[in-house]
Amino acid sequence: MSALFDSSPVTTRFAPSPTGSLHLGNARTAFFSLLWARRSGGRFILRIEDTDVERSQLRFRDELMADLRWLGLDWDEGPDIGGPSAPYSQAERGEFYATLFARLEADGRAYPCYCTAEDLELSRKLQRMAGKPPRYAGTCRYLTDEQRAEREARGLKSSLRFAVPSDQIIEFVDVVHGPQRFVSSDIGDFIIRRDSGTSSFFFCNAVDDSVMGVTQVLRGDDHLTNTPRQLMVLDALGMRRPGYGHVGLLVGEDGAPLSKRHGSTSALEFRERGFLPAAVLNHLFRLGHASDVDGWLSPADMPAHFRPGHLGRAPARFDESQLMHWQKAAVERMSAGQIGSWLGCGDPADFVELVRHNVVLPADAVAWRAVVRGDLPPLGESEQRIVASAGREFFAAAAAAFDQSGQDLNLLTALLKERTGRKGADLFMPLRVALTGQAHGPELKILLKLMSPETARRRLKSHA
RNA sequence: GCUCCCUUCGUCUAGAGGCCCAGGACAUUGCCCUCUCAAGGCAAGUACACGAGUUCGAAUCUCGUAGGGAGCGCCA
Repeated sequence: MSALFDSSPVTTRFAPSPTGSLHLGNARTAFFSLLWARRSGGRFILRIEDTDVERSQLRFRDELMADLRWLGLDWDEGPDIGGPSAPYSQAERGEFYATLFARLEADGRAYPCYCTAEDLELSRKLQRMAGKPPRYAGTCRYLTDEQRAEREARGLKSSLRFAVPSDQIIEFVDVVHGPQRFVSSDIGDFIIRRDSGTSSFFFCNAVDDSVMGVTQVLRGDDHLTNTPRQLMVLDALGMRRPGYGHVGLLVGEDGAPLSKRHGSTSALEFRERGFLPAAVLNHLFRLGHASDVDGWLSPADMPAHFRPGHLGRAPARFDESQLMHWQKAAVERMSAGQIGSWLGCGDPADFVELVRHNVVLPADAVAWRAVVRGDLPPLGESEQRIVASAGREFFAAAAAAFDQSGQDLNLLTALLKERTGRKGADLFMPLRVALTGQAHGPELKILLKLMSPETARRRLKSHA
């Protein structure tokens, strides 16, 4: 099986509809598609599926592209950069679809349907009540030319339906699910052109993949049962079939496909919280995909390690604690300068260097800024205990010692050790808590140097 | 309702009949290191949904059952 994935270059694509921002699940399929193309030396296409004029917005298209670029997912052909199959926005491909619709109609493979939304709604309802699958009843399929003419004369609008042949077996090999077999009789005639004249997903998505030279379609599991419809269209048109692979969906805590109610699920939200693209990519790389390396992978190394044969069928649960792990790793790998600009507050270099190991998201830095130049929040319970068990005398001694030692922690602790007899954690912890308000944090020695002497003295005295 | 898909530790996964009384990673807990945290090292616990069958032998094959998901839209 693996030989199947090795040899020739594959062309893949990402075909989002610009009706919202880039979702993590979509980002993952885009990423896998890109990886597969890169790994094989092929091409990756971005196509915008904006035939639904009501819901599509230019703003979303731009956001989508910005999010993709933020993640470092660059395309070889797309609406903004063009390419051999331009245009890459389906709203601009109407003429192409029109010639195909005409062919299908002339061949008797598609027919105009005059049913209204209400008709169809009612029909589906009736079928459901009768315990039958809600499929198009075929009302308009066998209309005579006269009947059609009569309806046109009445000014009725029509959509175009694909005439699904009966008792046809549609087979294909899904790269993740293996051999698939569907019976056409289970599929009702479906709309390929809306009454507005625009193409529907089943149609334009399939023919564009074919004509744009896409060799491997990677998409979510939810499209698996749509595939036979698209295959019938392609076959009817005599167009080349791409390979298909349906990856298990990305789901939330509750096992339901990722959506708004699971908290932040859009790329933009993670970006705004300060997650690093390489961290997100490392996480996504292992969701529904078995990596052959456990450790950190730089994005540049990922294509070589992508294994299409190891794509997951089962849904993968998005778990932020794993993302956090990669985020830590990503922060570790940044230079001090990069961290500085990532934190975005113009922090001095010595501060950045000091806190970098205690920060996984930019929000974590604010507490340390307060330690260095600001006011400490009230102590937590365990911190209070540490202060209490050290006792007032300890802090009185500490304040006195500080007047001698200044911000030299070594000197301060040496003096204190002498005067109180304390050592080790018993000595350091109360100092740390008094000085920083927390039991954990960066190196105390440097922290002490960074705060003003007045601040340090005041903090020590406040517990005396 | 009909059709299709899915089911291995808490989570991501390895596993394509014996190498598996199931391996790794994240998370968790403990220990080491250390003023603390992080990092690093070591260690621990926890999983083949269930039931039949095929086989000398099944996480792996077959059939059922249960649970989850998707599609059946003039949404993609």
